[in-house]
Amino acid sequence: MKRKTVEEYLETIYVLEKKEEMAHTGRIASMMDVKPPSVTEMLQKLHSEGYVTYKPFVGARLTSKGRGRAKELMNRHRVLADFIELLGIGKELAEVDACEIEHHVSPRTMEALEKFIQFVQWKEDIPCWLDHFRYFYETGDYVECTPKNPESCPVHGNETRD
Amino acid sequence: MKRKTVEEYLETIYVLEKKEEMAHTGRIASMMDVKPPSVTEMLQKLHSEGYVTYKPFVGARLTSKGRGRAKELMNRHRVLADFIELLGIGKELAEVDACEIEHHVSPRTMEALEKFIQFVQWKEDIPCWLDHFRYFYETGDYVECTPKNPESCPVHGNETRD
DNA sequence: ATACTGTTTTAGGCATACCTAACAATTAGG
DNA sequence: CCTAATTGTTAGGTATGCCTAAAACAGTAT
Repeated sequence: MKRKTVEEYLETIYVLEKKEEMAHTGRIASMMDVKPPSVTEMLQKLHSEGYVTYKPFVGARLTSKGRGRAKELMNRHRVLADFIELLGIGKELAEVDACEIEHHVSPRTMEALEKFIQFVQWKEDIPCWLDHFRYFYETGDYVECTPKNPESCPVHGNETRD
Repeated sequence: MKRKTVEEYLETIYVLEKKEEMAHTGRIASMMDVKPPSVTEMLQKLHSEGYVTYKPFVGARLTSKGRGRAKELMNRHRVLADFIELLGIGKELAEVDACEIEHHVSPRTMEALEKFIQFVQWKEDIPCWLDHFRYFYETGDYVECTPKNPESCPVHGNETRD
């Protein structure tokens, strides 16, 4: 398996804390597919850095500093996963992929991505061109759907959308 | 600074080899902003794994295996950097960002991204909606540019494009 | 040929995240 | 209350990539 970062631990703790009041070593370990000793070690580290309060044999909770950081990270994750889904990738893989890259994308690019998603979702329905992209992705065919021939568009047919 | 991966070394060697016939320790080190001993160590590793031929005090060259891998990686890099630029991020940051994430994106997502770029570049000119996205990115305003009111579009004005 | 200069490698260490095995605390049953 | 099962922690070790300082080599100049 792959190496986890401090950030991924924070996110996991965040999620767990919501469901179960406190994040326990074993739960973190199984969620992250890591052995308990690794978790203990990380918890000690996060504690010493002020991200969580940690009581041995009891569990950990995020401090406000830790919670803030975790929320930031969750947001990045959301934006990336949504974007990847938009490209036509299934939810599962989109989530995994978001996880892999979320800690590496620069803030400026994240911003642009977020705006892009907002832009795509501007119209209540999915924009015409995104349908065309998906059609292209599936079939490999570029098709026109301009003002001149809206009804002959193989993607949109007679819907006369847009 | 940040930790480099085996892959980044391969890419650097690939680039260097094109320009200078052979990749020398010092050149790799300065390009990657790493000290020479780290390079020597990595070169030994890459050699033992069959990615490069390495002669101490002389330099390294990619084997065909190494070259293949490097090309794959360069392609990923290209796709990602192009896409990020498409979002309106400057070339420099786009390159850096691509570098950071290229080793973490799944093949399926890479594929989708590649298709997306092809799709965007389908029309000789940048598509209308991408202009609209950039306008939105800059100003925060969503504007319509439908068949009904093409000439009143603040983005495209009277160009009557698309 | 020899000593000087610059590059490269070796030696010895650090940081980070991970693991297994052995030990300690907690909780649940009897 | 006290053992037994469960859960968690410590100890000791691995794998990667990075560094500094010191030794080894290659090329050049006298």
